Amino acid sequence: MVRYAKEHKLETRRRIVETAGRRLKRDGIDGSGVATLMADAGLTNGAFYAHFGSKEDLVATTVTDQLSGQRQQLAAMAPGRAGFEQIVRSYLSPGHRDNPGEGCPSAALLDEIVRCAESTKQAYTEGLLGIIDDMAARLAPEDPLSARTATLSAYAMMVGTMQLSRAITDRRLADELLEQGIRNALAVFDSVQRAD
Amino acid sequence: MVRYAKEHKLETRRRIVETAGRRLKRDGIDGSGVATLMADAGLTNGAFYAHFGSKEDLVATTVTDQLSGQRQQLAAMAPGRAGFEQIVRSYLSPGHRDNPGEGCPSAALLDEIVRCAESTKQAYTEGLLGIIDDMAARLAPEDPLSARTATLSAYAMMVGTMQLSRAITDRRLADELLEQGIRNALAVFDSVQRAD
DNA sequence: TGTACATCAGTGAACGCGCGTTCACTGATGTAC
DNA sequence: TGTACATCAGTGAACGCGCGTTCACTGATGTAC
Repeated sequence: MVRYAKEHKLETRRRIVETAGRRLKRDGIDGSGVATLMADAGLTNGAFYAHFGSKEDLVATTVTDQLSGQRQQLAAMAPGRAGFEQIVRSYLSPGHRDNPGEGCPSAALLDEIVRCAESTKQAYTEGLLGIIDDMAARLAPEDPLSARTATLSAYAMMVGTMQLSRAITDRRLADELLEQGIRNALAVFDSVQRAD
Repeated sequence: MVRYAKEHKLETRRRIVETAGRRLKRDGIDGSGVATLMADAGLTNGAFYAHFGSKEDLVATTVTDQLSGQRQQLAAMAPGRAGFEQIVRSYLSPGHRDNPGEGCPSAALLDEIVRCAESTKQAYTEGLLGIIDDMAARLAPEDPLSARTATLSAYAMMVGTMQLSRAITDRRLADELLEQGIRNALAVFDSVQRAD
């Protein structure tokens, strides 16, 4: 005797994870309490544990979900240098800087993730490598493995640039930093292409 | 009628800030409670407010202190490419990665600082620019202003690389990322020198 | 078509705990005489 | 040299609060007959 369509609970879970994505990236992990987070999702605190074993469990799930979202977003890029440049410009944009809640999970959460449980770091690593391998395959289709480290390094550079640009109170300097970051990222692309 | 030497209280304050530096970098801002932090410094919680107006006040003070420490450390570098390479290799080393408490405050705290009060971000910005201007003056003595953005960008890259290297559970990949980061940083140095 | 019922997603009060902060106090200090 | 004293750095209990988590419950659901 099934009471609800089986999709019902999954849909609620999906809504919690989506809401958590925004909240965690905006307010941080420690800054996002279970009760207010559930309220954001239109539920009460008690329902949380019908969906997740613990807050840490939600964090790991959300990290995975966010990185998979970022992966899909990057997968939509056009091939070649033009596509890469488009991604870089969109990533290192003032719009991204000013809206962490809608942006890159790495830029928003990386050093909080470092302090999380091993399982969460594992989830992060797997999600990250999904993105990196995807991009490496697009940047150097004939030898993605050798492009992997270069791609990872470019990702690290973009993440650090975004974080620093968010921390700096001097708006003009923050803008300049983003522009310099774009130039550096394109230089990395060219060096990867040259290495082929 | 002076009860204690005037240095006494300042010395205690200095000890708190030094202890806080290690604690904040290791456990994060939200992960470092006032009571345990004071216990680390050999004091009880109540004494805290004889030295600081609030936890936020301590955080801003500690951030400033940490960045000034990093600045002094970098100021000790030998001139030229060799000195720069030494700094980069020391920064992007497994030792630094595995000991956040003794390392770079930016790598450990950057995205928590982004969510702090404006005054803390201001303290961070000022401390950071002290470092950047110092380094830019050493990298391009005849035109430090034009090297400023490039230096800031290189710093961002190193910070992002360190964070990512700490988050990745695959040790081998984390090591490779550090090495790639060293190569990229040296490439930035060479491009700054070429631009002179 | 109407009613009794089993299911189970979600409710909301309560738990112990550690947080940042306050405050009445203690007791070691160096001075005054 | 010895004693009374003012200072004030530091103590430690207490505050209200929000945290993550638990649990007895409610009530909408679709089914069975």
